[in-house]
Amino acid sequence: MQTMTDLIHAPTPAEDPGIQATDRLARAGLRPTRQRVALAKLLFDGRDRHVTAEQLHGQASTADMRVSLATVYNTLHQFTEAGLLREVVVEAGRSYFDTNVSDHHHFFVEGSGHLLDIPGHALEVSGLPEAPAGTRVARVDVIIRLSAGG
Amino acid sequence: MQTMTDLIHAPTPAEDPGIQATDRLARAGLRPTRQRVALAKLLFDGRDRHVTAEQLHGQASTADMRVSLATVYNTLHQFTEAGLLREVVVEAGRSYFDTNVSDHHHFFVEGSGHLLDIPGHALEVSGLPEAPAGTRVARVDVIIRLSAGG
DNA sequence: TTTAAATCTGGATTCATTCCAAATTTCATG
DNA sequence: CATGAAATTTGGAATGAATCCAGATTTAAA
Repeated sequence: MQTMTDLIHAPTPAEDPGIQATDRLARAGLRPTRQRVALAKLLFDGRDRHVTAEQLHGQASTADMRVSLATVYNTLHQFTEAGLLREVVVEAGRSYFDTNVSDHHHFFVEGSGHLLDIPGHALEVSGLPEAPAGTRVARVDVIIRLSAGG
Repeated sequence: MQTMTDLIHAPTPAEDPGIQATDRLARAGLRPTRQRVALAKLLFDGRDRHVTAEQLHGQASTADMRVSLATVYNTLHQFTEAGLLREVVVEAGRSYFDTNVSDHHHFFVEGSGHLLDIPGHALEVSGLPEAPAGTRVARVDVIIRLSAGG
């Protein structure tokens, strides 16, 4: 149970974003290693993010967090398995990881390679066919491909 | 001009499916080279096919058609640009090419890597959001991801 | 502490795809 | 049917994302 003392002394996210990250890992059953905490802090900053492994590795380097590329890959996959991230495939040869794991779809800007969440729940798919025998629907992805030029 | 003699001697599609293939290439403005005709015959056999470059190259080899892998890649891209094929991306690191270029969507069986056209036009997407400023919708892809197990 | 298990790491490796420059083929023209 | 310029094909090298690996380090339970 949460006590008044907890409320007073518990650092707020603004004071120590590491708390959120560590907590998130704990709930997902992942050991809070230095690398995982660092990457979680970068990823779960409140915004909805869509990153590739290379991009995240670059951001970590810039922020002076020493993490190998192999670990970035491992971590992204572990986070995905734990339900903390969602993998989005829109381009051959490149995987994006989305910090928004709620039910939603995407815009993909061809050329720039930008991926955007489609806001709201207006978009709906109707008339879904039955899954072929021996299979079940794991997920329905809608990708609206955009090209430059109004 | 076509003469009676031509008509008598011209092989029908059943006799020589190369005719269809050559014709298709001509309409797309592509020179009917030996390799392109061979690949077109394999691809446009009446069925809806979903092939990777490696698969098509393998099929060509089996059929004793000598075509390099580089040419298979070139050809698949040229056919796609010409509107004869449609590229479908569902897995990072692998591109499928679909001989069905009409407006339709896909089932993707994770694990087996099988891609299936969704039959009919029952499936519809409603509530499409506006394209962000400076962009236009190039295509809307719906992918129903399936996993084994009813 | 101690220690087994989990994790991290650099570097090698894999795999799909693209690039390249030389060789071949196509096809319009003579 | 010859000729030549342009298009195409090709094997092999190069690229780039992602994975694998075995040794070094870190974690956390006892």
